[in-house]
Amino acid sequence: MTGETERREAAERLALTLVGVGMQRMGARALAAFLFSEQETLTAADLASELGVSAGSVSGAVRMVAQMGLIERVHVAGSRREHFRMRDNAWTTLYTRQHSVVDEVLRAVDEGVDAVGAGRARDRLEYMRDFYAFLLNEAPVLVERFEAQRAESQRRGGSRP
Amino acid sequence: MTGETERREAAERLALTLVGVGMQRMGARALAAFLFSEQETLTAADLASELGVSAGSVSGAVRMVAQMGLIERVHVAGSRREHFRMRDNAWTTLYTRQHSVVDEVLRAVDEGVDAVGAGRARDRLEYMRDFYAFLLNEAPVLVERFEAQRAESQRRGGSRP
DNA sequence: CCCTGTCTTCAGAAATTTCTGAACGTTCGC
DNA sequence: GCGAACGTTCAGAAATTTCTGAAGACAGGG
Repeated sequence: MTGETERREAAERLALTLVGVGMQRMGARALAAFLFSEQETLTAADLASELGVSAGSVSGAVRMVAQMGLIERVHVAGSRREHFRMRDNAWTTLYTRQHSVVDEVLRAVDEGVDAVGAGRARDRLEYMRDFYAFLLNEAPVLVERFEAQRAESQRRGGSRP
Repeated sequence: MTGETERREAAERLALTLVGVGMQRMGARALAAFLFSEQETLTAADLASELGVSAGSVSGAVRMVAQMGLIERVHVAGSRREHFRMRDNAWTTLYTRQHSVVDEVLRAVDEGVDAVGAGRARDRLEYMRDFYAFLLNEAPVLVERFEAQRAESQRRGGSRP
């Protein structure tokens, strides 16, 4: 266990890395806040104060991260504020969704294949199509294997209370 | 086989889709130009005229796409211009490299795990770490399987001359 | 050794993205 | 129903990214 400052720095570093990978800045920071929080859920106000940004920014960031399937809204009785929680299967969901953008690319490539006659261009496009189609097929298999593996090691090692 | 206009439109559509997936605009357009060209290689001048942009833009775009491992420089005797060609293993290379940014994320997460004590945050971070480590391991296996499968179907079906 | 054709670099313009703050809905407790 | 507490939206400011055009660098032929 280390200090609060170090925790925040690690969170910001992870957020920065995610930005480097193409994620939007505020969404990445929000996600990191969830990851590094000891709370089960966070409210919009929590996020605003943790990140030092306006309510408007939080609203936008939360919507984006929720749409990615990483967090979900939770209704807590007796609290007027909306709470958010990281979803259990966040990462596998994210991976699967990323592969639905692969599907988008695949469609565009397919149109390309139809638009050219036999020749070099067609060969290249078909190669690209084949690889992306392969990935699209294999992604769910991979996720299943991970989850099976994880369930197994949880059973052996026991989960945290 | 269809018209030149349709070919260009399909190319631009694919480029647009790639931009939507996070690729830079000019890089995506250059890549599409390669994919849809009947030529084996293209020069910077070819790209500039095909895309209708300045030499400076082409220089930047080509550098980026080359750095992604999708195209390579080719020296052609008797031509002063530099030629570029899509690499044969472009897509598998791209996939592999994308997984080296996964490695970057993994490192950042690992730092996070070290920065928090036992508790919810640590559980979340460890889960994330496990999934990304799993992906990093499996990516090369996937690529190998694709290449084996492709080699097999080439052997059976015969490759284009 | 110079000259020409080609590529790269870079400062600034243009376009795009991102964030904010204030106004506007909405919902819940009373 | 009323009022207060929250959340959302949106116009515009700020920051960032992207593109260009011109100037410079480099290589090879003559």
